[in-house]
Amino acid sequence: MSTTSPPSLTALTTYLLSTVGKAARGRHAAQLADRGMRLWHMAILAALADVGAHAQHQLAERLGMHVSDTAKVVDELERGGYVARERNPADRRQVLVTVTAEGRTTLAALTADAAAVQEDILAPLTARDRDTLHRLLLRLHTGL
Amino acid sequence: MSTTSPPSLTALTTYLLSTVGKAARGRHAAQLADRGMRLWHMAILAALADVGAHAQHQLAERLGMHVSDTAKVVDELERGGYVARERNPADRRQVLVTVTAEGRTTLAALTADAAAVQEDILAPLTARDRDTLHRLLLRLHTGL
DNA sequence: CTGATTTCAGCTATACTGACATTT
DNA sequence: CAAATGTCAGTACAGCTGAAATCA
Repeated sequence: MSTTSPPSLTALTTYLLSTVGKAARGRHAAQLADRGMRLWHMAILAALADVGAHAQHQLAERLGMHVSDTAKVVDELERGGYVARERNPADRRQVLVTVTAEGRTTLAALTADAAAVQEDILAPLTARDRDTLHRLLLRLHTGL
Repeated sequence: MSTTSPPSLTALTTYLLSTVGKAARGRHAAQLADRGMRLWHMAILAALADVGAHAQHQLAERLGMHVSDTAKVVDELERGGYVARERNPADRRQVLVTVTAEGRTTLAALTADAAAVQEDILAPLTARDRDTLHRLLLRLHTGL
């Protein structure tokens, strides 16, 4: 059975990026779904844990998502007790979002899950190869 | 303005794969939309040009798409004159799809467009880096 | 008043599921 | 009859758009 991808597509690096990236995305999403979460939930928790309190439009800008979606996802995170909302006293238009203690412990678990998924996807590569790949991708990422 | 991605996410290679891949996918899709096409149209044309006639379920399997979607996309390609359908005389359940001359010339144009998008995305990398990246991704791709 | 921020309601495209007809 | 193939209708969800409400 010949089920290989078309050579003229696999010759395109961006095609490989697209398909491998889609697979990674899908497996992470499946993993998160087991805990009733989606990719944006983890991304927002990570941003809050890394950088501290954000207004919602800052979260949207940092993560490349739409502010309308940010509102929904933060809403769900708040309902689960993972984040807290408070009006910014200095500018009452803004809603400051902070991560709770429960949010941090949950994020740690999600990160461990993500590492497992990554281990699965990067399995064909040696440690040195993985390091090389990561640095190349990082340069592309910052170049976006 | 601090609009950088969260470090704990960019530390994940699969996160970088996901976001860079999504960007690549989006730019290719935008490019194809200018010609009234989508990613699946090009993928199917490429598969037909590379390997020859396919039954629709073979196309679906090779490209990782659903047979029901294959039917729709092939329908659109046939309406545009890019592919031709014929019943397989040896097994009249199957519909053999072949690429037409117009399909081949169109595919050549799409491939040129794709090369331009790739050049844009891989801009931060040297030729040697691109080669390294491509081989690493190819190993991940075949490992999926 | 203009602009920034948040929220809500809805639209669209894609991925997917299930039912059905045809043929082996 | 059971399995394979293709077609069609419809569902679910992510991504996106637009408008209203609040506040600087």
